[in-house]
Amino acid sequence: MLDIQLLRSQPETVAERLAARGYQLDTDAFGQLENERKALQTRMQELQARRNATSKQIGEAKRKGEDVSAIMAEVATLGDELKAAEAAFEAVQQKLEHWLMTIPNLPHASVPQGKDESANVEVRRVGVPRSFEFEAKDHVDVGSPLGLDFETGAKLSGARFTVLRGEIAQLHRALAQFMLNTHTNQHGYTEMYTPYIVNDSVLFGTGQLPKFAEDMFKVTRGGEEGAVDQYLISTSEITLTNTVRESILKLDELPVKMTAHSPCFRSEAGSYGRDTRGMIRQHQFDKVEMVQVVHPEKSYDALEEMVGHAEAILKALELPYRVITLCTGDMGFGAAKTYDLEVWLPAQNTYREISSCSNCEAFQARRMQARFKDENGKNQLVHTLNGSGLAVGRTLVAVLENYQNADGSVTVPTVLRPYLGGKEKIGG
RNA sequence: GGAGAAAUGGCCGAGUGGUCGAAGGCACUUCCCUGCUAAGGAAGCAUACGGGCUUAAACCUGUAUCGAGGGUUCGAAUCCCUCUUUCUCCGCCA
Repeated sequence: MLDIQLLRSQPETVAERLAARGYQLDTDAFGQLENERKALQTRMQELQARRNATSKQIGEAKRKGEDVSAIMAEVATLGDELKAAEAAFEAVQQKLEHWLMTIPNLPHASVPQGKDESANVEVRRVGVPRSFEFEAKDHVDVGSPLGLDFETGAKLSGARFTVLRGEIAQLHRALAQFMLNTHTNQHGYTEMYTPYIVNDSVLFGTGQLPKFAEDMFKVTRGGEEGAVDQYLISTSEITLTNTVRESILKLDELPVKMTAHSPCFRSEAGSYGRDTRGMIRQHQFDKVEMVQVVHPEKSYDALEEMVGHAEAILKALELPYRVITLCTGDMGFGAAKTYDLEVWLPAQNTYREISSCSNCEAFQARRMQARFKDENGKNQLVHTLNGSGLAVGRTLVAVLENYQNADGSVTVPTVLRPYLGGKEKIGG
């Protein structure tokens, strides 16, 4: 959510910056709504003030034993008037609020301008794609004989669900373990375990709602239709970030650094036909997530640091990758700046997204009312960052493809061997 | 799932219809006094939003907030209803 003060004081500047990301801000509609709000609020508050004053008078008169019927008659109609005024104000306020909730974050000045992914800027490439002395297979062909089972997944749950069996399931688990251990032992994150089902209010906090309900899986309790709306998390960014919602942190509690391994559930509405082969795009996948809650002045340093943390995993796994800065038009709803990490997939002969690290500045904090007491004892909104470190399913894909051997086996990356009882390769 | 109890400011804790944004204590901040491994005194000390003033802040002023939402009333922390959460006991379960 944007700062409404900023919107009020410089609507044109805000509109310009939003235009850079392809969002058209209707400043006229906002101005009109604001005027309406102001008028209604003033009227409501006047009536409230009158009510409070008279009520006080009645109290005093009664205590002195005076007759109050005259004053009572005077305020007889006040109640209805007030109720109407309050309702009118409430309605505008809600309209304003809802509208505000649908506006994306302002891009940071350092973000390249552009309207889609073609304008993203590559920052660096790390590692050299291996040259194969045989024709590289994709992860489906490599993995299927080793226990990557799409048919059973589909039988159980439909398309975009996968069953992992045996060594490949172990490799998948090893990846998650390795990531989690690295972030906790070397990068200073606290390991967390959080709910996979959340109330809709937390989704407003991180920005999935109200705009992106169609990307989520909604759940119902048995026999209990229609109570509170609950959803399966699409990333543990949701739960990790919302741990600080509606709280006022102490200065020395910052930065809060959290990591969690969780499944992520995405309906993938609107991506029919894309990445239908293999486990690149699934309704359910695992991810190790990093979240930082930081002092506003430190958030951009934290973003660079976090990208480094994600890169450390790819480096340790010796997977070639590149880092790109998303342009204004390609960023997610709540992000002010985003770096994507893309891993090399030999069979596709291209780099594919495996991590996304964003600084949301105060956008989520404002929605969540997450604040800290600053140096002067004032409450200030925190900045929040999130990044994948990494998407486990896609990392598995990358390992299968990059580490495949001619005989059909897959070499286990050195750092993962301890997690697999020292095994040097699987299959073959 | 059944029965009962509770939810007040950073913390503890008073407050069952009127002058309560809320006594008192602790913590914290500033000042004063004294001076020694500390004590005493004074004042201040919630958040959000609106309006005024302002470059801005400070400040002034109004409104809302005592778990959440609704209701009764001229007036609700206080009465009524619903919900949430916590605790205790029983049942069930991983």
